[in-house]
Amino acid sequence: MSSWATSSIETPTLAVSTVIFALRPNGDGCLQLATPLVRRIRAPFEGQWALPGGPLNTDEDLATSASHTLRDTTRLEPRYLEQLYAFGSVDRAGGKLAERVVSIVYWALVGADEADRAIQSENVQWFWADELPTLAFDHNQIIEYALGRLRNKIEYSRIAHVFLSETFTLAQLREVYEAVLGRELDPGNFRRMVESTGTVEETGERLAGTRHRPPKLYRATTITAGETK
Amino acid sequence: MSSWATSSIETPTLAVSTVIFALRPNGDGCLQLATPLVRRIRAPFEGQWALPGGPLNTDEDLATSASHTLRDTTRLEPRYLEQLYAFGSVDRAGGKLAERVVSIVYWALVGADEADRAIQSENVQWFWADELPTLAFDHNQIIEYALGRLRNKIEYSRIAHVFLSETFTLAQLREVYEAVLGRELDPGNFRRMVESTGTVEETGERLAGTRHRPPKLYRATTITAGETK
DNA sequence: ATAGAAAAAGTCAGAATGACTCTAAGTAGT
DNA sequence: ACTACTTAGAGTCATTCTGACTTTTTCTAT
Repeated sequence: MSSWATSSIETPTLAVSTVIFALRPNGDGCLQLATPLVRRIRAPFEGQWALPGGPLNTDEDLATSASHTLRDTTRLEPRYLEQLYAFGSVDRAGGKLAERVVSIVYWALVGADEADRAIQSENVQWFWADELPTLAFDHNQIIEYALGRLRNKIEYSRIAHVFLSETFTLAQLREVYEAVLGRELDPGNFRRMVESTGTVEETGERLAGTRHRPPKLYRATTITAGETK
Repeated sequence: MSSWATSSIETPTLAVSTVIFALRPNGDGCLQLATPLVRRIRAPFEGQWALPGGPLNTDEDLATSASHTLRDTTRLEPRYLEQLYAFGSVDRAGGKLAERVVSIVYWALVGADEADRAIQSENVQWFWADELPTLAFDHNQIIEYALGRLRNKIEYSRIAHVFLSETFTLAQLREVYEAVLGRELDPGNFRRMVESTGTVEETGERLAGTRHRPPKLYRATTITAGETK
């Protein structure tokens, strides 16, 4: 093994970035997966869109760093945050950067209400997750990977309600699943699944103002211990 | 946001470590999960056992770094290697270290044959995964986390055969599952499961020299595309 | 030959799943 | 006030999946 007494400039820079997902209504009034991106204001990839992120602050934990950068750049405070993967290929800057950067990437979910409060500016914009432009670094692959994780995780865990506000109807919850998975679900079977897993409970209220039978309102059951896993 | 023009000594050190699993026969002749650890030869935690690992080499990818460190310290060349998690709490050295270390941890599986070829010395030893001493840093928690991942992943993917040699009987494969999951499985149901998922194929050979009906030998079917996921 | 042991195939009941039907309870239009 | 329309919500049914179990086969050891 080689000596490691060389100057610490040899150590790759550590960055923390986050893939944020929200469901936003598209032209058809359907919910669609969207992700906010920020425009790079310096080389390399200046002017191109990239994941929000930044260098790891020395006195911050990884997840804390992700939250803070998110708040600073997009003003978003996600309701769900989980580590996705550490990306550290030697060539991930595509030869455009002298120093090496290892990115620890998180993924996050925000509710529709929260998503509207995000900064929208020249340099921060929402994009549909399945119609992204060419992004800086390897960020296209990273978002693709995060999408896979989200689609997989929604099937076996109870994170779907994070996209909604505190109370919601089963039809709204089903809409979340349909938007994420990209296919329609049978309303009856969906109801049976949700009720059998005990992820929601009735509030006793119903949603008024619809032009049909008023649906019951539910809330997510409080999670005991580390069940989100 | 604070200025980032400070010297790069502010950047945390990046280390890559690996949790290695193998199945080794214990006193009863049963297979049991074991993991090799190395003794630390410098502060902090000098003399205590720790995961094999080391600083990230600037010109190596993360997984490559994991393999190389493994080969150098334990002489093992795992047949399966996957990123586990990036651990980077500010206090993970327990106040015993001035500089901050972020560890990108991999987990690996080695076959029983390969495991025997590992270095066994004063400073490198196999431990039963469920009877570990107190390790350096947060390595006890890391191994616990890796164990959970292994147990989870063996249920939905086809990694079990990696613990065995190229050809094996269904009884041997079942033994792997039983050792990892820590419970007995019904032989008939196990056979049905394995055959229905098409993860193995007959070699045409049978294992001779048993004191009963000779079982068929199987090999793992070759995996097409990224199916291990 | 016979006993013992595990391999390999088969059985069966209950749970989970997907496709589907039927009834309830609202609104909107006339 | 009645009717048409729409979705909520309950229920049905056939198929598949799962776990527990039984039976038959085929080898070695004595």
